[in-house]
Amino acid sequence: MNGELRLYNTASLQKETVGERELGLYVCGVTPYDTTHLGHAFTYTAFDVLVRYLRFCGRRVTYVRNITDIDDDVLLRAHSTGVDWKELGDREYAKFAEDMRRLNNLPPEVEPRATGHIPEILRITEELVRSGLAYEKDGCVYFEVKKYPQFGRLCRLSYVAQLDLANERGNFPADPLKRDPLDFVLWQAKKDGEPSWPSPWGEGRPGWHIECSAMSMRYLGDSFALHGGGDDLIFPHHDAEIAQSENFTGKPFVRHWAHTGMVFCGRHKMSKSLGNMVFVSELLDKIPADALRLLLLSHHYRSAWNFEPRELIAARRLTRLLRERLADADPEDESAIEEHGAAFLEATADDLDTPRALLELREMAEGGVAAERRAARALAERVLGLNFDLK
RNA sequence: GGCGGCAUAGCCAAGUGGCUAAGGCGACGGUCUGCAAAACCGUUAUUCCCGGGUUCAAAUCCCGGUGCCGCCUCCA
Repeated sequence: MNGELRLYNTASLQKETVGERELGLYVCGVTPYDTTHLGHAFTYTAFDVLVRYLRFCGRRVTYVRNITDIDDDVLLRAHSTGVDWKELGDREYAKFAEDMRRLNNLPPEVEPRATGHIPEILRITEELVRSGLAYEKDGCVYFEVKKYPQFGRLCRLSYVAQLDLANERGNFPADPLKRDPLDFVLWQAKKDGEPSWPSPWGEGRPGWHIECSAMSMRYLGDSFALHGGGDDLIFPHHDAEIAQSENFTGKPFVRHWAHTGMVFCGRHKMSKSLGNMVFVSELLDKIPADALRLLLLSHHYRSAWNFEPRELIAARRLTRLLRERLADADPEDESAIEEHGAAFLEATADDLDTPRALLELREMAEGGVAAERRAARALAERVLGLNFDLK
């Protein structure tokens, strides 16, 4: 299999060929303090298909997806519910992992936790302080945005625009320790009751962004091919990662950025604060995992979409159709794929166009030729991750 | 204000210069059934937000306009 893949790159706003035979993929994972909703499932299923497709094409992919297990959200939730933060994180992560397993998403090679990489985090922070890009104040360390003119190049927001905006909205930082409202924290001093680790600046804990720089470079090297996540992470998270990493190594951090669109419910972005979430575990109790995957994959990974309950009906029907038509088709027939899989694979190779691929799949399944159905079965299992055996 | 995206039937949506504008949901008609549901068959856009332009030919390309949406230190 040739394995051409043209993937949209947020850094260039264009589809670009991903050509590496061996590559690293880092996807920003969850902060484990609440239940997995459909938006998480959409993002991680998209990257799951990306990984499956690349491997199907004979590429070697090292897939890393982190767990940000120390963070304001976790501590806040732990405090308000009276649960130990570590226990909360473990429990919520276990639920997330179970949802992913039921969805038939492959586990990443590495699922690093922020708390397991404090030495790496400190090393980067120290180096940034040493090189003058970060400064310490009262036990906190900040990245100084002004010292890095390229800051914000992924989101294409100019420094001035960001600053104007911040001032306009009276959104100036509550943090008097910052030299600039846009500076972001690398290390924060311990507050009462919070977990902490020793550092050159005293007891404290990592800031938000830094853990992803530390973990991605630890497992994939200073420069790697692909970095992904939801498009709500472009700014500030991914821009901050670039700033930290490139100033630490002096090398380009990531070649290709891939971002998934947001899932809405009732015309609003699905979010914890609005309470309009559709939970993966609840959906999986109602419909087969294959149906939920088909529902998710019927939307292109980059476009935002609104969840409509009636989509469940269509997804279930397609699932039934595929199962009936492909029940006894041999999924290991390579020649059938060669002969009949071209249109499907072409759609997948074109910026992971799963809606189009699904159309091709349906056509193959409905076709009268047995080899076509074998190709459909093989591609559905191996590229789309459908599991015809699950209930 | 900056950046990005989208406008195609009741709804979701494919389409990236040329056969009769995919498909799905819904609706309606039919077959089946004691009735209903399910399943299956059929019908459902002379037209692609508006105005210009390019072309033998545009939903598709160009210019202008209008409308909607997302992000902008909680966020997949």
